[in-house]
Amino acid sequence: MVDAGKALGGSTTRARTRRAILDAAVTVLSNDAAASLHDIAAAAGVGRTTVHRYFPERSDLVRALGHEALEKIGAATVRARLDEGPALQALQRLCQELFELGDLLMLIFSDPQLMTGEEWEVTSDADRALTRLIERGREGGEIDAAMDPDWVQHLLWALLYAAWMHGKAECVGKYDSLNLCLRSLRKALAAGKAA
Amino acid sequence: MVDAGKALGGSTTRARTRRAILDAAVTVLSNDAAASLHDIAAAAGVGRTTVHRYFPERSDLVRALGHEALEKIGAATVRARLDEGPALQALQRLCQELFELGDLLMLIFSDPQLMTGEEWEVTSDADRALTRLIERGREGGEIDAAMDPDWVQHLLWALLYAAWMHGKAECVGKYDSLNLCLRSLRKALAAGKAA
DNA sequence: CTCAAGTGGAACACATTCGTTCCAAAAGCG
DNA sequence: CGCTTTTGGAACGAATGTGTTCCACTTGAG
Repeated sequence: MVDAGKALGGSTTRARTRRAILDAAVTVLSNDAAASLHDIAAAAGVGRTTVHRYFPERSDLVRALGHEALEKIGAATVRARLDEGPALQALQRLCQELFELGDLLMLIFSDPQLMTGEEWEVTSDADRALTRLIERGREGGEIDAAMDPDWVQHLLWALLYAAWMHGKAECVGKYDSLNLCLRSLRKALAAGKAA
Repeated sequence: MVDAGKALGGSTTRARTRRAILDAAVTVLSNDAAASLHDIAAAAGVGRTTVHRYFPERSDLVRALGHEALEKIGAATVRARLDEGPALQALQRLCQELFELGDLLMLIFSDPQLMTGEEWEVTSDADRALTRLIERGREGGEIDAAMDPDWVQHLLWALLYAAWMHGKAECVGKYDSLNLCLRSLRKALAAGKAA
């Protein structure tokens, strides 16, 4: 209580333990969304009691994971600089950044409950930036005007999912998968005279 | 015991109840893969006891669902006549047929356990037909040679997933979604001089 | 070293689901 | 109509996960 600790987080020890639990949770839950807290604690190399100490209820842990996902998506979006350069290239940069989220990406897909919460209801900066980018691409004639903006978003995420699975299942390098993903995205969205 | 019943299935009454349970299971489990048997029974308008009477253990029900999925995918593949006509058009026919699977499609995605079992290990006729089609398209110059056959399959399923979600979430007609899906698939796979 | 902070394990009550059994009521069929 | 099949509900034991408390142990910072 004497010391507020490092930047709102508590002591360095606490921060590290918290991180270990969150990381383990991502890994374990992305493989099995119904995994028990015992499994998560074990994967984190920590006692189940300790998990409860940091996240009183399971829902608290899930909420924290959702928050983290949202934050990382936001950071990735910033890094992708969606307002700069040709729209299709910006979209590919975003794809690359999001691909780096790894297991967290899978978790978002496999556990819809993760995206439950007021945080996910509101339109985030990242959402707005992406929507703006897509509109820009359509108006600039870079992106096929027949592609509904909502569809483009679904498409983007679905391709990321496919790329991650492809890289995991087959004996394919991560970057081969990513390249196929980017190529597919680019071609699907490209404005062209294709019927 | 006197009568073997209608085609291996038992009495018509039993067949209908079994069907109701399976259908309800698809609907409920596609929304929440961890739903309890009570929920499934309720959705089927049936007592929990009855569910156990048809599927002694939960795993039996899951196995039956997996079997059904496999069968329907097989039937859809047959209907798509993959060996006929231009490869890209055949692929689109397959996409349309699979899209009709509806919630069952989502279930396959959300519950990896569904695809656990020896049935899913072996390469089915449908698998072979699809692989053959993709190879045919690549060799015939219809499909982008840079697209790894495995990737094409991942892409196909991912697009189906995206289309179904897009049709469900937004105020978009099912067929608008399907059309966007088909258009994206066609363009992504098309052989072209695109860099 | 010393003390506070942090941890892990055991034990507990509690809730939920599952799988089972039994029986009376309902529904199908001749 | 009667008989058989099928059903739904109640009740039970077992298993699993959860959330809590308590205490001895380790760790790390001063």
